[in-house]
Amino acid sequence: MLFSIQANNDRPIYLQILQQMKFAMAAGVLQPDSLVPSVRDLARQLVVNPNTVARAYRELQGDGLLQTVRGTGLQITPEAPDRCRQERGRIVRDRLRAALEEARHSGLAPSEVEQIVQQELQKVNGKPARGEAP
Amino acid sequence: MLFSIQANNDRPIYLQILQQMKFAMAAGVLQPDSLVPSVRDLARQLVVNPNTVARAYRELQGDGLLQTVRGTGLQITPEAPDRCRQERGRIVRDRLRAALEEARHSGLAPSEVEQIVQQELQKVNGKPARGEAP
Amino acid sequence: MLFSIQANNDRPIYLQILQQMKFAMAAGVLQPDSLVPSVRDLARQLVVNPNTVARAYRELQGDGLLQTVRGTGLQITPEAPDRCRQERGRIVRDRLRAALEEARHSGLAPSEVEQIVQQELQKVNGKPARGEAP
Amino acid sequence: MLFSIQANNDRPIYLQILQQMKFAMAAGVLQPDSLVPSVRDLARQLVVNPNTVARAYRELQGDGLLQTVRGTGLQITPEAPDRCRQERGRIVRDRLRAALEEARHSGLAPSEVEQIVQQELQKVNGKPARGEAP
DNA sequence: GTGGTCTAGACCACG
DNA sequence: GTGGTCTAGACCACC
Repeated sequence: MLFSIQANNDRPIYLQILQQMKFAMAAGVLQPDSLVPSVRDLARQLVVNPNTVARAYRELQGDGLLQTVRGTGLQITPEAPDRCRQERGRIVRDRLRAALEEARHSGLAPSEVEQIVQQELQKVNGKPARGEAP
Repeated sequence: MLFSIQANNDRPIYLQILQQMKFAMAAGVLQPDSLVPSVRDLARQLVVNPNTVARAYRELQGDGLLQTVRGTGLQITPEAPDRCRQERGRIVRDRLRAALEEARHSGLAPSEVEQIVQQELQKVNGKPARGEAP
Repeated sequence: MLFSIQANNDRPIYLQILQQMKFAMAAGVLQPDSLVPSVRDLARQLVVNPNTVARAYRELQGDGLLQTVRGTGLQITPEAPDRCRQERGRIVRDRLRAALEEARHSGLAPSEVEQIVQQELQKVNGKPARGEAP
Repeated sequence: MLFSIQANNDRPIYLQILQQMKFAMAAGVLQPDSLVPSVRDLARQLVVNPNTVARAYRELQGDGLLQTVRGTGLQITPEAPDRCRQERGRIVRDRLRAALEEARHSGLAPSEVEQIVQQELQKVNGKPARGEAP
C-alpha cells in the first residue's frame, strides 16, 4: 500500500496524504503522466472519507502537481517530480531547523543539544523500516 | 520583556507563552517564590488577548508550576525549576526526534539527512557556514 | 480534419465537437444529405473516447440536425444549415453578452471595458495592434 | 449586502463568491487588515452552506489574499488590493478574448461580429445598476 | 465567538 | 467508472 495514515496524529489527515504523495513523487514511486489512485479507492484503502482524499488531491492540483483528465482520473504532471524533489529537501530542512532553533532557545548548552541530536539520529537510522537488517 | 510571540506561527500563542515560561524557569530567569506578571500586564506587553495569557497561566497552575497567592498574584512554585529542567530536555528531544523521523521517511538518504542536520546545527549555533566570519 | 479539440479547456469535449459541427454546418462546410464521419473514425482522429463523439452526435440528432440512415451512418438534415446559421448568431451573441456583463460588474469603468474590447477585437481580427505590420 | 449568488448559474457558488470578493478587494470595498464577514455570517446572508463559503475563503487564503487571525477571523492581506486589481483586468480580458475568438471561428464575418459587440456593449452600459439615471 | 477538520451522503457532468 | 459540487452536521482548537 502507498501510504499510512495516523488518525491520532496532530497533523490533519489530508496533509499527511498530501505530503506522502509529494514524497512518493520525489522518490519516483509515482511517475509523471500516470494516474494516482482514484479518490474512492484511496479513501477505501486508508479508511477515510473520500472528501478527505479529494481535498488532498485538490491541493495538489493547486500546486500544479496533479491535473484532471476528465472522466478518467487525476494525472501526475510532468513538473511534479522536480518540484517535489526540491520541496522535499525544503520541508525536511525547515522542520529540522525549527526544532534546532527551539532547542537553541531552550537554555540548553549547544553541546547538550548536539548530544541529543546525535543520539536521536542514531536511533532513527538504526530503526530499520519494514524488517531490514539492523 | 521576557518573551517573543509570533502570531503567524503555526503554534498556538498560549503554548508559545507556556513553553517560554517553562524555559525561563528552567534557566533560572524566573525564580521560585517570585511573582509572574499579571495577566493584563503580560497581555499588553505581548499584544495578545488576556484570555490567551490566562490560559497559559491556568495550564501552568495545573502543572504545579504556578500557584495563586490570594490578592497578590501568581507565584512560581519551589518545584518549578527542577520540573522545568527535566521537561525542557524531554521537549527538545521529542521535537528533534519527530523532525528526524519525518526526514527519515522522506525518501532522502540517511547521509543526506545527516548533512542537512549538520548544516542547520552550525547555523543555529552561530558557527560560520562556508567560511563566513563569525 | 474538421475540428480541433482542446482537452485541457474548461469546456466539455463533447460540446466542443457539437459546436464546431454546428458552425461547420452554418458555414456550409458540411452539406445537407452528406454523411458525417463515423463515431469511431472521428474519435480516432480527435484522439478522444468514442463515447464522447457518440454523445455529441446524439445531441445533434436530438436537435434534428443529424438523422440516421439505416446501415449507412448519420446524415446531415436539410434543415441543418438554416437552423445552424440562426443558432450561430445566438451562441455568439450570448457568450459575448455574458462576458460583457461580467466586465460591467467587475468595477472597471465602462471606458476601460470598452478599451479592452477594442484591443481584443483587433487582436482577434488579426489587425495589427500598436502599429505592428499586419 | 456584499454579494449576489445565482444558484442556477453554471459557475460553482464558491467561485462566484471568490470572484466577487476579488472584485470587491480590487474596488477597495474591502480594505487591507479588515476582517471579511465570518464564514457563518456570510453563509447565512447568501443562504448557502457554510462549507461553501469556507471553501471560497480557503482558496483566497491559498492565493495570499486572506490570512487567518486565530480565534478572530479572516483578514485581508496588504497585498490583496494590488493583486486583485491586476487579476481583475486579466480575468475580464481573458473572458472577453475567449468570447471574441469563439465568435471569430464561428464563420461569421468580422463586420458581423463587430456589430454584435457594439450592440451588446450598448445594452450592457445602458443598463444602469441600482437605479442610476440611464 | 472564530476558523479548521472530518464524516456522510446526495447529485451532476464527463468519458 | 471518474472527479466536482453542495449540503448537513459533528467536533476541535483557539481567542
